[in-house]
Amino acid sequence: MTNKKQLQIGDVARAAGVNVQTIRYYERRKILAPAERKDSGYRLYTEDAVTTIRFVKHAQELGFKLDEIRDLLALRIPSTSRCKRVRERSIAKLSDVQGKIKMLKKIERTILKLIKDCEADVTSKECPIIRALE
Amino acid sequence: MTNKKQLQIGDVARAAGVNVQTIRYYERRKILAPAERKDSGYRLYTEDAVTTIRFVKHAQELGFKLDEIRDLLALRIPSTSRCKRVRERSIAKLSDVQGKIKMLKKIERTILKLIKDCEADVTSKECPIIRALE
DNA sequence: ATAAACTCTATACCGGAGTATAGAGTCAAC
DNA sequence: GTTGACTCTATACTCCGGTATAGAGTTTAT
Repeated sequence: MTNKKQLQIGDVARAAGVNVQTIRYYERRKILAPAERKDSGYRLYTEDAVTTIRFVKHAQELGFKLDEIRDLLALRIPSTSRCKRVRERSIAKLSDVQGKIKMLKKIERTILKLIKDCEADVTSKECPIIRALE
Repeated sequence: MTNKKQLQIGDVARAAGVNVQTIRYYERRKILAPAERKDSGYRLYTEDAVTTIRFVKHAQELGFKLDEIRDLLALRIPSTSRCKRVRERSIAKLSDVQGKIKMLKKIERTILKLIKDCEADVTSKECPIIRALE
């Protein structure tokens, strides 16, 4: 029972911090479902669109590309396919995500160590930041 | 006291799983320092180059772009600038990294919940995967 | 001493993810 | 009833991160 207020494309763009062409582009790329239209042909959205776009933007910062994000978003809808399928897809995506977390934590630990070493004023010849990831 | 074996660009490319043009491109983008050359002009590398390139590739999967990766790599070298500078830069990068971890964990939790709900055979109308990130 | 496999620079091209522009229609407000 | 801010489609352009190609030189193996 969320907001049913109708937004036009410009409102959505402003709220989500992207521009209108991007929203139309996302529609072409199947990131956003084709919007309702009024008689004039103007697209009509709800707040959900804003939420989705924000999600997309965050996911991109984490290195997901649009097609992967489409897959992530598809997890929302149990749709025609039954729970089993959703579960399978979810588990696949989950291990992507967990892999990324693992790599970021390695980087995090390395940077932390770097900072600590620096504090200890150890003039380490070999700062190990790279060795962190292979 | 790592390996001092000299590698040519093709060896590095093969070992790191990229192609040679990419390596030259990274040199232009200041990701890799200009390599030693033999008299012929052929570039000569050590294993370090392979390690660096692998790091770059992993960092890209995590959504860092080349210029950010250049910054991350720069943390290796206390260089001319003294520890204080390194420390500052490290701390800035650290919070980037921690922010990314936080977002990925939200996604992780959401997917986990999704899977659990699915197991419980709850025909939830509103799968909450998007709400996870704004 | 020649072929095969490598390297060099320079330049052009590609796919992903937008961003900008043109030309036309719509809507609200005066 | 016209002005200004919006929207529409279609098409072209941009930036990033490579990839491919051309034309020339080098190295190794026979």
